[in-house]
Amino acid sequence: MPVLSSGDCESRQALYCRKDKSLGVLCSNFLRLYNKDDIESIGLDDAAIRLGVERRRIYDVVNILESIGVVARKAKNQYSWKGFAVIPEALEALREEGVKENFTMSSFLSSPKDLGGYKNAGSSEFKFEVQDSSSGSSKNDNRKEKSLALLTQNFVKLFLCSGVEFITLDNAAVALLGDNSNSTAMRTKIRRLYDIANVFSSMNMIEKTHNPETRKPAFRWLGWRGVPVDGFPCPAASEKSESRKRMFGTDLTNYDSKRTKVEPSINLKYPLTVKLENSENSCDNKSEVEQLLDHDAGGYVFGPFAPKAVIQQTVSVQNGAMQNRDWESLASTHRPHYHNQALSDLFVHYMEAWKSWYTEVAENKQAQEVS
DNA sequence: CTCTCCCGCCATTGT
DNA sequence: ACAATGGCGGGAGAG
Repeated sequence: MPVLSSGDCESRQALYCRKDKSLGVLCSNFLRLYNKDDIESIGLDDAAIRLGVERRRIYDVVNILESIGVVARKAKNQYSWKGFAVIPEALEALREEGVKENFTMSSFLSSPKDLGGYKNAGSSEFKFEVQDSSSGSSKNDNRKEKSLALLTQNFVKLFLCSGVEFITLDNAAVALLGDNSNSTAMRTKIRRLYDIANVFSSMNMIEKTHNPETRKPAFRWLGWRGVPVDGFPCPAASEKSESRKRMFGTDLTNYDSKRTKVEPSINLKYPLTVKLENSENSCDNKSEVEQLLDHDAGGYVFGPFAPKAVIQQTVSVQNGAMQNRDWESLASTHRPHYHNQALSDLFVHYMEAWKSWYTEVAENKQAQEVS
């Protein structure tokens, strides 16, 4: 009886690795699984099973993706795949909305150093209630206001509407949460922002860096620049490099093996996870993504804080020379979306930064190959 | 130690 | 009442 004895096929993988279970990795796998032309609808249970995670996690990913328009709720348990193509418009809509709501915060940074050239406009506080007077249902919208989806949208508005280049999560929390918040609420909000940052990072829409000035870790907006076409330098593909460094994506998103818990006797817990999947299929109890990853290592499953090298297009990093025209065309492709000067400038700035680090990555790659 | 942020309890909301 | 959603924050893994 194929009851998934703790780690049969891959007994060597008995270690719990937190990274493998991150929302970012889950998001990547989710995207990889559903980014197909013939995906009519996405069933939550189906997704949970195929990705080997608990249903709860699917809600997280789906809610965030829905905020960007990639998926849309169709009915109970059902979402429809909209695709990446809608991202640009979704972002534009958010930007406009943000501008309208005066999302240009100012009470946002703790020190004027936190931003790159931002003209302080007095001490006007930053508060936006998004008070939509449309519906008369003013009852407990409290829940909705706290939703991950709304937080996600506000987070991107922050990037799109403020002229700030780097945003630290606590700054974001302060800005999005009204000013004077108790530390508990703050902490929770930051936890959520980390969640969001992880999925955005996995999609390469933001990048984790450090604010040049302050040493603080911060995020930089990259925006959507298209689905990475394969040719993706999946770290696991080319070399054996067993370096357990920033590996991402290459692992499936979990399956049992709780973190530290070692249920003394039996573990009747986890009713819905594990089990099925290995009905008659020889012996694997691998989740679908894992199987996918076994071969076909060229996909674009990138996890959180992925190898920023992930970018699309053939990118022949071979001789370290990145053709500028690629960036130029990219720039021209995207520029139209930005109406205001500040954003345009920012964009140019990004391109610069991107180029420089790309060169860096290329060099590392070379050095590594010489090994 | 601080920074991250997974996990899953359980309150809400939907059927 | 039961099922689907999804806040929330404890506390463990990373660095």
